[in-house]
Amino acid sequence: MLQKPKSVKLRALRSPRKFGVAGRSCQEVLRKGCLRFQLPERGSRLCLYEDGTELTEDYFPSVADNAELVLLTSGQAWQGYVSDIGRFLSAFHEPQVGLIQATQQLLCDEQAPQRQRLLADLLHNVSQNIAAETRAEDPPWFEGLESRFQSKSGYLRYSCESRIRSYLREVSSYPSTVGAEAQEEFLRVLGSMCQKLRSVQYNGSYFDRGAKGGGRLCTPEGWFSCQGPFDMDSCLSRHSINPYSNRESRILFSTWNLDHIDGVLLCGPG
DNA sequence: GTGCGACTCGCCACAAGTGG
DNA sequence: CCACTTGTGGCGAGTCGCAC
Repeated sequence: MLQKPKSVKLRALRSPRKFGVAGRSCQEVLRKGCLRFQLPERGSRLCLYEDGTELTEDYFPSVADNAELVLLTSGQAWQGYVSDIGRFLSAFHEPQVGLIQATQQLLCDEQAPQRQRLLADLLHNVSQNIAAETRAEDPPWFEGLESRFQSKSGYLRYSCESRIRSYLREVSSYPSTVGAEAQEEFLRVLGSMCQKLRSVQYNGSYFDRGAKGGGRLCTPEGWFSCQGPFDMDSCLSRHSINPYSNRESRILFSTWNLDHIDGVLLCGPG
């Protein structure tokens, strides 16, 4: 038992409010906390906000003064910052107007460049119109594109076809650079490749989120994930992009490369 | 090591050509 | 006429070689 009471900041899992509580033992803080948050003492416990470490009477004396604690009732769990990040991310399942407004407000008041950048990136990510498909639903997305493109899927399908046709055109200019003995074989392979690509509409479905599962490289919502360099199994940086979300992402997507016969996507040029 | 220009690459928009 | 295909020029980013 401590001589001097220890002060801690206490919050309950589902409460946005924090209270200062002082106690000479873990049990005392728990009792006061349960009283404050109107929670049952039986089955409840305390843990560190920081990393979720559960408090015991032995550990209690080494807890820093003014440490932030979380009061958990039976069945509840807390994993530290990770839990807060998880709750934060869950807000992105359905970006709400409130979230965008709150971010804009924070950005207005923010002076630190690093936090400005984080908020601007956040705003960029929540201000997207992924579900919209037609020009009427999302006019900014189509800014700068020819009027004949009326749907996002249609444009991206065209974009993919166009890329693959340009690869083919480039290869078609190579016969003069190979030796005479290999030219006949080169032209035969090229002809076969040309025919095959034409029969599958130059694999335009790769970029079309409306295409059947096996035919596209994205999710039904339009998310593409970098599949890493040719000599690796995956992208270590876990890059992803949704060119359907907004105009900036559509333009940025053009710097992603299409590689390999299987249509592997690589982030960034080169 | 740095700065600079030339070059390459991959994409885009646009215009012209082609076929139904 | 319209949709699709092909060719071209321009742009931005990256790379290379060279001089200092």
